[in-house]
Amino acid sequence: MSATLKDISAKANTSEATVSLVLNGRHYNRVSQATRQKIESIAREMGYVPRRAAQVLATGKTHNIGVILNDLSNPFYGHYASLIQQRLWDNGYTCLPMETGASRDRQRNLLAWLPQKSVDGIIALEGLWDGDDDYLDVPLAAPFILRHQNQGKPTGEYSHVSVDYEHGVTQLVAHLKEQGWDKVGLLIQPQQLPHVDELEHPRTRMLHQAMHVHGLRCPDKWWYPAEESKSMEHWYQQTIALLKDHPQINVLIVHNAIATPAVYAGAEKAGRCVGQDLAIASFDENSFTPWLRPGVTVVHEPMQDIAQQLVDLLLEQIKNPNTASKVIKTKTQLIVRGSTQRAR
Amino acid sequence: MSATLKDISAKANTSEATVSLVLNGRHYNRVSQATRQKIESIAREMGYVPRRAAQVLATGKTHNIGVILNDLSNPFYGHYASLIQQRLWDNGYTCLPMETGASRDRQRNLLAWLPQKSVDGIIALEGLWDGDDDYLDVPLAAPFILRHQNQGKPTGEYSHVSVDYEHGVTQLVAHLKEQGWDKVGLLIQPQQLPHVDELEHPRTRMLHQAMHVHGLRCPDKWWYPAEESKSMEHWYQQTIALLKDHPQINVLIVHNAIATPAVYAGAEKAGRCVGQDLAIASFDENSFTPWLRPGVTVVHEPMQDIAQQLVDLLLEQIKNPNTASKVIKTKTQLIVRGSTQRAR
DNA sequence: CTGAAAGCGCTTACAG
DNA sequence: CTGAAAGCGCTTACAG
Repeated sequence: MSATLKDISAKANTSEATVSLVLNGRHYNRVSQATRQKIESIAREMGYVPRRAAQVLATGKTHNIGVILNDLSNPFYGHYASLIQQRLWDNGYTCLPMETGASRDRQRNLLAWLPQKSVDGIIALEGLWDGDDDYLDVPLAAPFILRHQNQGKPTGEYSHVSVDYEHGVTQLVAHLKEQGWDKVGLLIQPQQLPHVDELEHPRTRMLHQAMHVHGLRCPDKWWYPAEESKSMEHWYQQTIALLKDHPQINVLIVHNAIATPAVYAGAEKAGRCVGQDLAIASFDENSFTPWLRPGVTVVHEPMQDIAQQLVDLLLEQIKNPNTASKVIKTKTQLIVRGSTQRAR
Repeated sequence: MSATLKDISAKANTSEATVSLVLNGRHYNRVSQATRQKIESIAREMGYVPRRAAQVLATGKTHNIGVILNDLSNPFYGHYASLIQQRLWDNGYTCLPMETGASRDRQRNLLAWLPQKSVDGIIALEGLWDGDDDYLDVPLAAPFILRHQNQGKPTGEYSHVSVDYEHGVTQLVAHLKEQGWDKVGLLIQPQQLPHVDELEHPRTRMLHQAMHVHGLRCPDKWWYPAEESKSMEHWYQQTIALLKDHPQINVLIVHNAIATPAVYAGAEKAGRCVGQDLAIASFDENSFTPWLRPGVTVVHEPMQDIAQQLVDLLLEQIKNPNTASKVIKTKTQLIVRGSTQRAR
């Protein structure tokens, strides 16, 4: 429909090659001012728009990046998607978000599909699998960066940005103890791993370790699982059950702050009063955590930094495929709010 | 790097054309069983993956759809993105979400950029402009569908899915009146329109009309603006200000349920008790509206239906470019929760 | 400083 | 039932 290089070159009495050079700004001292200006003005007046597909075919670069995440309707991933797409856009790349719905199979499929979707690189926000190492099974058709939550594992063969829960979690546990909350119930999001203990999420592991160090009580029986974030009802029910079954508990740590409104409601239903006889803490800051009453104490990761590093690392790797894989660690931070402070 | 049609055809002793036909399933009675199976097995063992770019260049179809929305980190849009991408994926299309950040200029830019990004069609979730008609200024390089919130305007030249607020809003106003809430304060999200009254959002207009019919009091002075959803602090402050300035108010209607946690906090700060001496209602269901205490009464649109219709309408138009533009209306619905019910 | 030409990897009439 | 060939719209050595 619209103009092509050939059309322009015809009108400008030059070759397609020259037009291409000018329009891509690769005309150092190669093209004369006169032809250059002529070409530019003709291109403008013809409303020339390059066909991406032709460029992609000729150059082998798509300028597309696949971003694998659980679920765009979850604001945690939505926020990441937003941050990443922003930074990609600023670097001339387009972001293709791919939802896995937290399903392992679907994630595997996506990874296999992505080459067809033609991307120059892949960012995965979540490794669902044990040590994330299953990624290595999949033929990695493109540079790959992972947001990695697994402390203990070695670096592996690909770069990743590692979320270090230790700092924030240690702060949290110290803070709880200092406020006199000492009997911890856990609301856990089960991992979908057949052969791994379902409680073995890095968050859980770090918590467990820190609680041990600080002498907080948290027997295994006080760890209740709850389904993926979609089903708030389940979090509500599990909160009630946990508090009814183990009335000694005076702190609830919730795997994911998305669920806290339901947990607050459950605590109330169970006859508890947050800030008085029950503390609640969680992970991941979001738009409402400051506004629930009382506000939710959370351990949160520096999402903006992480998004930036994921993108930068990936683009660096695309530009220079031979660089060794890198690992960047980022620290989590505790944000204290009313939910863990003893009401005066 | 990986195999091409030529490689396969060489190994199978056939032509590229035949391979292409087989691999695309377009081999009715054109290709013999034998060659077909040979080709398929060779393709499999060579791990053949078609280059999208080459297909796009040859066919002119990208199977990409641009989705224009304000902000992925807002769960309202995130949820839409999720629904739309799901349905697109099921139809073999990829979804390219493009954030405008609610900026008119950026939206305009995006529309201009999209052809370069090579999309087969465009879905816009929000028309920021007066009557959405400015869309017509922009050269529409591809089939286009709009989620349209503007009741009064005529259909325009392109298809859209129209959100009909009338039903839900009428239900809301009747419900409020029945519960004895009669003095309405509005927290409004200003539109970024230079020459249009900033309060003229379709939601506001429908509300105003319905309140008039049912005789609820809501003078213009009780309409306070609040910034875009990002700044919850501002909603908090405006809630306090509105309630302090006009203590007669006994209902607050909030433009967007994302803001309700801050509004609840503001109401508490202003010495009000939701469900006792103040009702709160809002628009758009989300994950926490059922769980705030009391739960938030909302007017909500059938997001799943709308997403589906947006996609289906667009794909239909892509398949058949000559069909006349269509308008589909969808009804909003009231969900009553504690926030508007008189505590017994 | 500029042009002719090959090539990127497919698809699609067309001819047999 | 199958193949040869043109074409999609660019980019990039290469030769002048």
